[in-house]
Amino acid sequence: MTDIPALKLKNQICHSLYSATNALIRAYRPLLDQLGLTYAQYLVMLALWDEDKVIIKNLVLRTRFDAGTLTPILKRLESKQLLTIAKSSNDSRQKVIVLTSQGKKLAECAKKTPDNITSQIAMSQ
Amino acid sequence: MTDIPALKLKNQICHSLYSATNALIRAYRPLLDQLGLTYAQYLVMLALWDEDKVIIKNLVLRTRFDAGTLTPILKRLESKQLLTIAKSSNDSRQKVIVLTSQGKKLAECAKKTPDNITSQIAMSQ
DNA sequence: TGTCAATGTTTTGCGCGCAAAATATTTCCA
DNA sequence: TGGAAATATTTTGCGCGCAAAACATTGACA
Repeated sequence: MTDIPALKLKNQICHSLYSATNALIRAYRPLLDQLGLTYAQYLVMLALWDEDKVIIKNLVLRTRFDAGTLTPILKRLESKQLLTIAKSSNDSRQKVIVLTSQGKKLAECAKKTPDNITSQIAMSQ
Repeated sequence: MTDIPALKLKNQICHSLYSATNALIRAYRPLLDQLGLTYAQYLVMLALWDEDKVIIKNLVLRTRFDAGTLTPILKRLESKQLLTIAKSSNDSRQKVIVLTSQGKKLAECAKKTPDNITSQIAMSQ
């Protein structure tokens, strides 16, 4: 076809990064299914296990998720009883995210997940 | 919060890969807008510029896209007049993807894209 | 004090990403 | 030859990912 080197080699880098990420998410899926979480929800929970009682803006910075993406994710985690979303008393524009006891407890189950992944990846490539 | 090392360090690797990929897609967006393509559509076109007149299964292998993802992407590229989708005469289960002249011509415009990205990335981190 | 800009969050709309089920066609083989 | 298994593609349903617009609340300052 079109033998333009720039359209062949260079872009394999972006393609590789892209498919590696998708492969990683697929590898996590069966393990996260046991926790009842999606990959994105898991990343949010990781951030909250590090530190909760934070406003959404804080999570946007730490997770690098878009605010418009985060809102529905937080709602789903709330409906799973893992956290609560409440207006801040200082500034009612802000909303404070607090883990429930159930949300904290899930960290114990999640503890096993990373190791399982490591061995899976070693196996697949 | 929960001071479980496995839930802190290790997962930063998966988070980093995840956000790096998303950042790359965001970096491509303004350049691909000029071509009228999304990132995924661009990856498919790259594969086709390499070799077209192929069946979808071939594209699934080369792009590593899921077949269920590829079908609607190909339809959108068809509606942009960049390619045609036709039943194979040998085996009518298969569909053959062929670039239109417009689709081939787009490779010339795309030629400039990778270099622009490289300089953008160098700038951002 | 009113009003206008800034800040924090949600909504809308579109395009993936993918598992699972559905559909269509071909192959295999009893 | 008939019919089950295999193969290729599409459909369905749900959850992101993100730009842009909408909304709510606060701060600034004339």
